Parts: sequence; structure tokens; C-alpha cells
Amino acid sequence: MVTLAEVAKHAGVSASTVSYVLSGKRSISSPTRERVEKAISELGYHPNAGARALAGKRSHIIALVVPLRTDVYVPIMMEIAISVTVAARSHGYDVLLITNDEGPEGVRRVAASGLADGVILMDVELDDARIPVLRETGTHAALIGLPADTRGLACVDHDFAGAGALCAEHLADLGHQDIAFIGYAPGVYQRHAGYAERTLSGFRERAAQRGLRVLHRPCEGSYESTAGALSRILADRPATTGFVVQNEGAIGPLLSLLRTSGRVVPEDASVVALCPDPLAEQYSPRLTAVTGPAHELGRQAVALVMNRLDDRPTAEVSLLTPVLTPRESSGPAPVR
Amino acid sequence: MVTLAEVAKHAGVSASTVSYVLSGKRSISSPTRERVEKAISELGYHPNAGARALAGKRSHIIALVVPLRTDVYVPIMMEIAISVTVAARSHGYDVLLITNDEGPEGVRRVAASGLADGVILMDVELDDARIPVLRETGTHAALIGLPADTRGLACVDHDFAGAGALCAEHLADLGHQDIAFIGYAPGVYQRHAGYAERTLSGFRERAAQRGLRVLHRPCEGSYESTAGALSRILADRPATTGFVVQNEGAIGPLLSLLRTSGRVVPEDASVVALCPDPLAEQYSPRLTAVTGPAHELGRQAVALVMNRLDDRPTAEVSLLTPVLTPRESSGPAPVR
DNA sequence: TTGTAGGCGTTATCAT
DNA sequence: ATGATAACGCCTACAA
Repeated sequence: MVTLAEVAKHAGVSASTVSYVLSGKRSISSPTRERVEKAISELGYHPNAGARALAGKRSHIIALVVPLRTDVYVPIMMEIAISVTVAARSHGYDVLLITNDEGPEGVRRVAASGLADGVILMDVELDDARIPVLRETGTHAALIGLPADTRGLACVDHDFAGAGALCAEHLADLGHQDIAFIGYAPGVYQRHAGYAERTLSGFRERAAQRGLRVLHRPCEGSYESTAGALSRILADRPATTGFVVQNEGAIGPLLSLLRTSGRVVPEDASVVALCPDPLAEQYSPRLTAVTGPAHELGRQAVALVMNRLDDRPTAEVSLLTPVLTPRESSGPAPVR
Repeated sequence: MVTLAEVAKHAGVSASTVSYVLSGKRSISSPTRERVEKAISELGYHPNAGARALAGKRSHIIALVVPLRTDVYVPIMMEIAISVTVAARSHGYDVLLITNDEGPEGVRRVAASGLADGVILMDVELDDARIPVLRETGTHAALIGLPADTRGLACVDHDFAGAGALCAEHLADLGHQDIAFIGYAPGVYQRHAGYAERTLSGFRERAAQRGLRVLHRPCEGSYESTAGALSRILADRPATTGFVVQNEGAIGPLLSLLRTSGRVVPEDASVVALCPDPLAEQYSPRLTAVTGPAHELGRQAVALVMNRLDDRPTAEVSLLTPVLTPRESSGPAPVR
């Protein structure tokens, strides 16, 4: 193993000079710097992470706590995880993956051991058990998602309420009056997942403003449950012409079922999905969809943690604006 | 921060005793052990990771290198990543997430810096650029996937050839004679992704043995490309009654298109998917599917790395047996 | 602009 | 069965 001392000897300077060349924390004359850099690359030197962490009091690692649950759309989680990792690297940080089966103690473990300098929590619940640990240990953290009490916490999330409102707005503009909202599984609402509730309430509120009639149906996301939800919708409100879907599993079945029931999209029924654009593009017809910038979530979460590490003040909550992309699945309400 | 020395003082023992209580590397009398453990929990002591890595020459971290590409089925990647993390924890290890945009240098970086004690590579290509780095640095590693030259490397993967054969076997047993294989995008075959080629050749070989006529069509996975592939299949081989799909994006469209073209599954056409069971269960009809145990991949990869870290010998390549679960989408070939 | 030296918290080797 | 102590490799005041 190549050490800093060996580099120093090879370059004919002292160890501290090499260290300072690396950290840039004091000015070095060009000739010295070049000799050191040459030595570094000739010897293939890589600073020892453990020693650096011990002496420098910073591991240059942040922990990313991911949920084990799979009822959230997995590709999005992955996209966020990857954007977090890439963003962290651009700050000279690495990312440690922590699964939520360790529970709140996982957070304590990585923070108290100095394994990680900061923590990013994904899939934050309204009353998240990891938050007390954060407060208690004073861990630098950023949350992806909104807990009930955000005081003193840095949070980023999609503006789900805005996304819901956007759906209502779009369908109202197209003249639809009866809208069904096909949502996540009942359990998601029962555990008061913030994103599900916020989307729904944003949607309901705007729908009310625009005088729309609204029906909300939770749905497991399987073909059968979608069929059940749809048939109940059509039984209860035969005049329904607009559908908002916030459940990736229900999209395919819904389109099939509408087709089977003789409804042509978008002539007879409009569909707006709350889902990532690549997914929306896969269907036929391509779906009008509302999406938030997933990779931006990761970037901002990392930025928040970095700010706190350098104790720079940051806004507590930042909500990312969703975008509605009109595609082929939505059109003017049919004339009666 | 609570240190080992503080725990020692609190328990009235020496630092080394505390260390040995923690590591279990020498016998400790019950009374002392209890005093030390009491002190540890009273003070809330967590060993400093950096110091431990420096002194012990082991970071207790393994790096997991994940692809950035999204043409592989993302939920599977996530499942593997999570199973790796959980398995690693059970060995007292944490997992560092490395994205492949760092390239082979990323591997060198984490290995040379001692950040990670070992590496797990996902999405390994036949001639993977990261492998020379592994060889050169002597890094303890496990590969998920099979490179062309496995000498000296520990590899785990699904038995894709076996999976392909299983599909052919199943359809042959049901009396089908003309089978179409709807595969991944052309690019996947062009870059000689091992899993795609191996599945196809395993399928072809068994099909030949059973006297089946076979047509292979790459497919982007969108509705349009699936429609294109299907219409060409039906034009070239109107007698086709069996479909094997190895492309998650093409499954939904294929089922829709078959229905639209008046073909009832499984009466007129049988469909066998190479996909995870949860996905297979989502469709209507539920799909007969061939799956490998994704979480087992993660477990074994971790086990391989651990073996190498403790320099225990291990088999070089282990292929996990796939399972075919018959569901509603496959049945006897229609009588002509 | 560069060098010297003490310390970071643990592990492991020697003693006892 | 337990203690003292020298590394481990780097960072950073303090000196020059």
C-alpha cells in the first residue's frame, strides 16, 4: 500500500506538503505541486480512507436510507438513489446504502460511529420514527418526503398537491365534469403516506374550485382490483369521462379495460397518469402525465446535507414543481 | 463522542479489555464482560469506524457497483441491491453504492483507498473493463453475471440458458411447434450482453432438440415496437402459437395486441414470460413465467466476497436454477 | 512557502 | 484473564 509518507519521500518534500497539495488548504508553489502530483500518479497513491476519517473527523460518506417496501414505484427509488450517488460524488462524497429494516437504530449506528457524516432519508412518513433519532443525535440530514413536523429539518419533495391540482386543472380545461381518481392500495392511505394524501387533497381542492365531481377509488394495482375499481366507478357515476391514475400497476389494466368496454381514449374518456415520463411513453395511446424531476430530488437532498455539513443555513422545505406533459390520452370531453 | 477509553474508565478496566469484549478475540471473565457491556450501553458507545478501519485494516464495507443503464429491469436491480445490503449487514458489513459512471477507476478508487474491503459488480459484461482492475489490484470481488473469462473470479448468476431451455421445454410439452421469442432491444444483443445471448441460445438449443421452429425478434419494449415485432412474426410464421417474452416492456403490449387480433390466451396462443413472479401475477391472464431467485443472487454474491476476505476457497462460478411457474397464459397447442 | 510533531480511536503484540 | 503500548496513515496547529 502506498502511503502519504512514501509520496513525500518520492517527491522530496514533507508529508504535510503532500497533504496540503491534496486538500488545497494552503498555497503551494507550482514546482512543488507538480513534483508532488507526479509522485502521486507515478506511485498510484490513494489516500487511506480510514486514516483520513480518523484524523480529519469526516468520513466523506453519507448514508442513504431506503425503504424495503415495494408498493412505491421502484424505478423512481432507484433513480433517486443513483442521482444521490452521482451528486454526492461531485461533492467528493460516497454513499452508504442503509435499508430500513435496521429501523431508527440504523441511523444512530452510522451517525454515532462516524461511518457517515450525514444522512438522507427516503420514503419519509408523516410521523417517522427515524426523526427523533436525528434530533437527538444532531445528525446532519436531509429528508426526501415531508414529515408532519418539519421544524429544524431539511426536506425536499415533489409538490404532490400541485401535481394533483394540475390533473384537475387539465381535465377541467378540457371540459370534463366527472372525474375518477384511481389511487394506491387502501393500506397506503391508511398509514397516511404523505404523498398519497397530498396528491389527493391537491386534486380534490382544485376540482372543487372548478366545480368537478370527483370519485376516489383506492386500488391494489392488479388487473382484478383495477377492474373492480372501474366497474364500481362506472356503476356509481356513469357520466365519468376523466380518469386520474396514481398507481403504476393500474395503468395497463385501466387502458385494457376501457378498450374492452368500448370506450376509446381519448375520444370517450381521458386518462391522466401521475407517473414518470418513460412509463407514460410506453403505453398506447401515450399518456398525458404529471411528473416531478426525480433526479433533481437526489441532487437537492445532497446539496442540503452538504450545506448543513458546512453549517450554511438552508430553507427548511423545498417542493419541486411538477410538470404536466400532454400526450395522446387526454382530449376534450365528449359532447353528451 | 464516546470513545473506547471512556468506556474502559467507566467500567474500571483497560482499553484493550473493552476492545476484546467487542471483538470476542480472547476470553473474558463473565463479571468483566458484564461490567463492560453495561458501560457500553450506559454511555451509548459506538466504535469509531475510521479508527477501526485504520487499526484493523478492514473497513467492514463492501462496494456494490450498479449500472446506470435502464434497459435492464430496474426493480430486479433494486431487489439485488437490497438483498446484498441485508446480507452484508448479517456479516457485519455495510454497503457502499458506486455507480458505473465512475468506470473501472471507481473500483480502483474504493479498493486502493481501503474504503471497501471487497467489491460486488452488477451487470457484468462479457468483456468487462472493470475486471482487469480487479485482477491488477487483487481486490476481493464477486461478480453478478458471467464474463467471458472467469478464471480466478467468483461469479454468481441466473442460469439463463437453463431458463431459456425451460421455456422451450414447457411449450414443446404442450404441443406447440412454432414459437416466437420476443427479446430485448437490438442494442442489447449487439453489445453481447451475456444474459440475453445465453437465454436465447439455451432456448434455441432445447427447441432444436424438441423439433420446434423458432423465430427470434428483438424488441424495444414500447407498444409500437411490440406491434411491429408481432406483425412480422405473424406474417413470417402464421402458424405461430407459442410466445416467449424476455422484455418486461413488451409483455403488456403483446397481451393487448393478441387480444386485439382476436387471439385468446391460452386457447389460441400461449405466452411464457421471463420475468419476476410479481410482474407475472399482475397481468390478465396471469402469466406462466420463468424466474430466478433475485435475492439469492445478492446473498451468494456477499457470501463469495466474505469467503475471499477470509481467504476460504470458493467455486468460481455458481448458476442459480430458474423455476417455471405455470399460470394461466399457457395451455395445449390449438388443434389445427 | 515549507517542515515538524502531536493526536485522532482502535487493534494487536507483548507482558504480567 | 487482563494491562500497557506501539503502530495504523493522515490532518493540522505551530514553527521556521
